[in-house]
Amino acid sequence: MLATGNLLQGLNDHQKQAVSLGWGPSLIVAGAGSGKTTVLTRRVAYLMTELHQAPDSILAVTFTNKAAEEMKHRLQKLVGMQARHILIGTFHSFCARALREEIDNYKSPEGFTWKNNFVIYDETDKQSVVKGVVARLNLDEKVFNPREMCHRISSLKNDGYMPSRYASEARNYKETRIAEIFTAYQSDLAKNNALDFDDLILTFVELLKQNTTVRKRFRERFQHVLVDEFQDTNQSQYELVRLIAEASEEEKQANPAGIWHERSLLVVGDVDQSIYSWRKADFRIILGFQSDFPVSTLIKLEDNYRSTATILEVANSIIKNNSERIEKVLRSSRGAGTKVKCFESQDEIDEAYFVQEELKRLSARGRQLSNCVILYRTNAQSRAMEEVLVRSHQPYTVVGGTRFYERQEIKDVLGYLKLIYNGFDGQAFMRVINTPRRGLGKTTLEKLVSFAFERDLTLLDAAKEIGAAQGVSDKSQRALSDFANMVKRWQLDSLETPVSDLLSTVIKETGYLDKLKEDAAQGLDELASGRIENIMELHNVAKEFETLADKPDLEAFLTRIALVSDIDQAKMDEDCVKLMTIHSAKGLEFPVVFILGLEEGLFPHMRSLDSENAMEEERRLMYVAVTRAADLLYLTYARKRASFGWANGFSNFTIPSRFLKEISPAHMTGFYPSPETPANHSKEDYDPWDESNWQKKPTQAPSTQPIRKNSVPPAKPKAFRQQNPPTTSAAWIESKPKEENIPFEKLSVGDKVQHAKFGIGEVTQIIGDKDKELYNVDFKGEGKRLMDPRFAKLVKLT
DNA sequence: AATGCGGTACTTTTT
DNA sequence: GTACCGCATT
Repeated sequence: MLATGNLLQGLNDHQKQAVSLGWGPSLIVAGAGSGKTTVLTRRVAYLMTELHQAPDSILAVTFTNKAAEEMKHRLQKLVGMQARHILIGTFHSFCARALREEIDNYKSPEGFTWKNNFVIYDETDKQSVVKGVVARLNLDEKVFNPREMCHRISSLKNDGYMPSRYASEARNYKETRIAEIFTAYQSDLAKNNALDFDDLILTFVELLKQNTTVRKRFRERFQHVLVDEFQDTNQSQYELVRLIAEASEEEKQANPAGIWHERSLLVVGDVDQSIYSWRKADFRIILGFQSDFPVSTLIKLEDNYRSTATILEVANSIIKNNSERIEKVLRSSRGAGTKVKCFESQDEIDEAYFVQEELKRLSARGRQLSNCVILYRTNAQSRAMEEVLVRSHQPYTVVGGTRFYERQEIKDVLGYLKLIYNGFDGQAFMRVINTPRRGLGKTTLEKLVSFAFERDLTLLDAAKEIGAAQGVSDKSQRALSDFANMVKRWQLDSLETPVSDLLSTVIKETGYLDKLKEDAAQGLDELASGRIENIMELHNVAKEFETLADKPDLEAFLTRIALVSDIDQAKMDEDCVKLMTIHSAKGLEFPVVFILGLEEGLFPHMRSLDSENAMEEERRLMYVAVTRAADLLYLTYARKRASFGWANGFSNFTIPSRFLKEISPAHMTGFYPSPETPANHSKEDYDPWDESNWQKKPTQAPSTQPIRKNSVPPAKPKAFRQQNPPTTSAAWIESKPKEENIPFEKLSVGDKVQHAKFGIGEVTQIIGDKDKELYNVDFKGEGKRLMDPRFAKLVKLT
């Protein structure tokens, strides 16, 4: 156990103040890299050692599982084994855990109930339930698009709405129907004994609100609540925090002076890093914290210990373009460091090669590759990068992205496990009932569903009990009852069998594995051997889980898998470069950071182009990305990019991101767009592709080298189109006139245009300058699309 | 009942 | 351009 001196050692005054706070609520405004995690962990240790609080009276909430792991790890170092008793997790994992204990006490205002062996539905399950609901209510899928409805329901839940409340507030036809969908959806979830992500929080909040005994229990247990990344909390999460940390009205009246006695609430956040408003996070919550808690202490951490002064200035120069913010300047405690390197590539493959070459170089100079991260705006961007890394035999880890647990074979196997765990789960039942094939067709299953509905049975029970009277063939009846008996048998097994063994039994007895092996042998499905590997990997995960978890049962396993998206815990330690979206990188830091795809329409993303608020969030995202870097920062963009390929030729050629132009040239090297139109040119004369309009400085090797030439293995030429010139400025100039000479009709905002495929649309926005314009066109019913007039045939209507 | 073809929608970001 | 879904065919 550490002494106080050690807990405060090496901290600045503000940090010390934060760690050694007394009772009551406080707000820490912590800029990027200001030692926030250090403060949080030491604060927890301080609560235990100096304020003599029990570890299990402390609840620390983080925003991602990664952050939670990191915090656990650091606390273990500070307080040793006692750290096990501190509850550290995401809002979702905390609520899931609480609901496993308490959901029997809950009844929703609509009268729905759940049992403690509920399962957690993912996006796919959700959509399929909504789809069923829309069909059942005889509504048009075009008008009530299931995808959209899912989003709508999620939004409502994050704002704290229950179906009944929304129903009472619905004003028009559409809202009334949506309220019906919402209610029916919730009813279906209850029937399946399932909750979605948003329910985990909303349900628990509602439970705390309606049940004072439960609320009291939680308030008594968790006397200290700490919330990280508070700028990203939404209404229902905030409500949860208040229900646990804040005294109830009765308590306030009973003992107004003592409500914070031996209790504390600490929230930490930074408005400039709020990047989850699309998930209904609201940074106004953190801004209003002081008025909600007038007695709270405010501490600001503005000294950055992470990044070089150059990187910080880049970050500051970008974020200052936002209007919705509280003025704050991060002070660097480090030297100027190296200038930010900017690189313009031909395309996304070229971009990836640049990164790969740079990594090689850094590695040769002694940089650990595990200290390098490649960040991008969208998951799809990892593909090109991975392709190149694989070719170069460079090990890497993709964090998040195409998730392991979303693969078909994994979902199938987990479907069995979910059904074993919770026999009510109709989604799981439908997933596995004919996987592998049991000779059951659509009609049989339809009969089964209506039979189950009439008798109010679960699908699993219905499968056992359905008789010949239902017009189901003998063969089908046999298949159904065999299936049901098999699952029932496993349900008994599952009480004592380890998860990994249960998994083995399932894949063996169902013939699932045999079917895959057969496919692999015959080469029918070239993915089959990969699928087998994935299932084995899942088996390994289960094995590992059994050795590590406190309570290694099926329940804990399924909950964990539903809430934790990555499985790369082990891989994280290997010395390899990491790839992730900027969102996943939040809260992390790396000595070397690459940010890819700095192009208008990609970053900032297309969807943010026509809303000022969304644009400011993109800018905050850029700020988060930049401030991840400690020593070296690389910014890259491609002149053309093959994504958006489905729209056949639009935005093949890109425009450099506005964020690049917000950075002072003094901080950059390499090719990069001029921060402003040169004063001696009129706007019409300005050509963003004219080299003389660009700041050019000698770039360090290898960025001006024809890197592709050295790197392309001749074996697989497919992805490297031979006709593509290497990335040199000579080739760059050569190719320029070609694209410029394509004439196109100038349009302005408000113009109506006709497109062969999308029909009539209206120009809502123009991006770029004279010779290089993209139009954001709003097509009726088709939505908005970014179009390059040189490739998309747009006819102006008068 | 299973297979295969053709049409459609799809790409933000995560728990 | 691809992945998925629904439909029609066998």
